[in-house]
Amino acid sequence: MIARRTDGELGELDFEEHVLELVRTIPPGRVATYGGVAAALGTRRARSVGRIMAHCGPDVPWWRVIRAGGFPPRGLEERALAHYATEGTPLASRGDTYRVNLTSAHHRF
DNA sequence: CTTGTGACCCTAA
DNA sequence: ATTAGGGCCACAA
Repeated sequence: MIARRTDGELGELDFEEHVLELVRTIPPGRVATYGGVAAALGTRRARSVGRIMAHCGPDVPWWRVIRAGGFPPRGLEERALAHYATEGTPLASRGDTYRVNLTSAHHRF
């Protein structure tokens, strides 16, 4: 059971727990968006999800959480790409950049 | 206390 | 395609 505040909102620690739990349910080869994870938890806290991904442990598949347009997190394009390659995540390459094909790879919670 | 900063999102020009 | 402006909010300075 996860504790809640008296005001009904999730405490920061619980929010983080939920985010990590949710992200771990995303199957290989599929992705979710920061906003999508936030929305699945009933909030618009996309930034908070990003912040949590930035500090999460090695047991969390952070590369399966991407930006709304299908782009991987800024600055981690190469590292994410390695994972997409091994997982067979559908990509659309455009010269020096690429994006995940959300139409086919987007995971709905 | 106030500001600036993010692995962000949305809509409207 | 790009910019602008608002939302969102923990955290560091």
